[in-house]
Amino acid sequence: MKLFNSYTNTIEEFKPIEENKVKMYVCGPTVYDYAHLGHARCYITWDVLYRYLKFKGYDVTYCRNVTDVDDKILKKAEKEGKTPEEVSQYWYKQFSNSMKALNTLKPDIEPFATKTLGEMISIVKDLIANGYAYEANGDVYFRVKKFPRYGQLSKQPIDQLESGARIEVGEQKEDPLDFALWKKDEKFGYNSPWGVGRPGWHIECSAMSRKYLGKTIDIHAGGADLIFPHHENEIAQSECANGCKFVNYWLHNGFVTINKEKMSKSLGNFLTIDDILKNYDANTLRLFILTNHYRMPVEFSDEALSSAKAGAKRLVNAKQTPINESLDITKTEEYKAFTEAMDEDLNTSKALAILFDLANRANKDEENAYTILYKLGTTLGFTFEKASLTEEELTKAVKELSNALSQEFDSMDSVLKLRQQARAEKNWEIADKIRITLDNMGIILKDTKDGTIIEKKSN
RNA sequence: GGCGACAUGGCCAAGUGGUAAGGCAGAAGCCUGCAAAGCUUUUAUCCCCAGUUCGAAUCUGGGUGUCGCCUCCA
Repeated sequence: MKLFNSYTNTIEEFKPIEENKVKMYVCGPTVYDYAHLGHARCYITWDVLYRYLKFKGYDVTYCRNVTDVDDKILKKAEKEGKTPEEVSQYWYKQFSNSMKALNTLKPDIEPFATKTLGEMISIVKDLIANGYAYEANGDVYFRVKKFPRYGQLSKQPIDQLESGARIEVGEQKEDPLDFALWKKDEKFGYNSPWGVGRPGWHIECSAMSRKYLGKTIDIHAGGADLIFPHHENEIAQSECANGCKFVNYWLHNGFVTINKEKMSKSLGNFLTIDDILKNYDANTLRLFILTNHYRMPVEFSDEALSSAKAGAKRLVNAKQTPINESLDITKTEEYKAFTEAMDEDLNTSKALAILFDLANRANKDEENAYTILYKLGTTLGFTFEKASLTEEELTKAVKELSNALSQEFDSMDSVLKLRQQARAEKNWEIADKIRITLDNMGIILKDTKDGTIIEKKSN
């Protein structure tokens, strides 16, 4: 399989360090606020990579950190009169719920920065010892100029970076380019050889990656906005501390834009995942994202989401037959076409065309079409399970119908029986009244060749 | 200013040298009490100019336009 490596700026053949094993790290959220559509795109994209690698038979270890020590968390804690832990715990829970709602798989490891401080301190110590870092008044900085490859990932000439770099008030950097590994913080800090302080953001990922996946890993992924300075700094720290290559494949996803502008917290033009999920379901959002190649920008609009909604419905509405477990899907042509597409730097758009074709063929009763659709579709993270009505909803609906028809029903079955009878007698008034009443409650009634079915309306 | 992308039908989008996947929307037909779903058919010459080539959306050069990174940011 081939993947675009941001470090070399080329599409490369993917070869894991250990045969059949993949160690991947994705920069996770800083938990202090709602996750928005941009995060959704990022985590759905890498969820698909994770699923696909497993589908191909790799033994994948997926690590996605949680940044729970950060200025923004502290600010929020102060503002709300809570402890930083309370803030980060609350938002971590929100984030997890959103990820679950999006049907993303849980990473194998989800480390918290505050639980990895020992590893961070150890890396910083090593960097000071070998001259790549220095302590200044309780802060510790990395000597960027000592790392000749600095700027490789972001393709920034060092002199250009230099002209933009600043020294903030109170900082005692030797060079404006240097970045903080450790920051003095007597109020919220942790003990360290340099006094009470907090780790810099970049060192967190270097430490968590090393602790849980090792010094050299296969894949490190994240949003393209992390390339500089975050990933650039991670490379510098890790490679100087470990004396070996940090990451073999750097993968970056493009942004979600709105009105042609990047959606971001700082611009304030974001929609939260929770907001989107009020109107559109997880399949819809996933289709919206996977229609585009992961490195291209995706423009958000209601029109685009509605279009994706109709498309997702088409996949889920495909005629479902029992899954044929004895089918060796790897022998099918669709598998071949699907993996060819996905192997080409995750060409999800092309892969989707195969799914739509399968849906069409399933509707024409082609044998195994649904089985293949289901297996390939779930590899992209789609769900095919129809939302079933809860007992409560059914009871409520039966009651509502009893009122509407001025007749007591004891179950939905008896309602449907009555409707069948009404249809047979061409009593369309009653038949339609039942359907309309259900529709008003968010329940769809369909007359099919195989009988009448009711379904929950999805978002 | 430095660096990196992108520009394909009404909308989204695949396609990296041989005459344009797929989805949405639209139209027609079938099915159907109606509805929903489904099935069939149907809509393009690829931002502009020049060049390379037997042949280019696809390569080269030059435009134009849009976006991103260079500061926290997925």
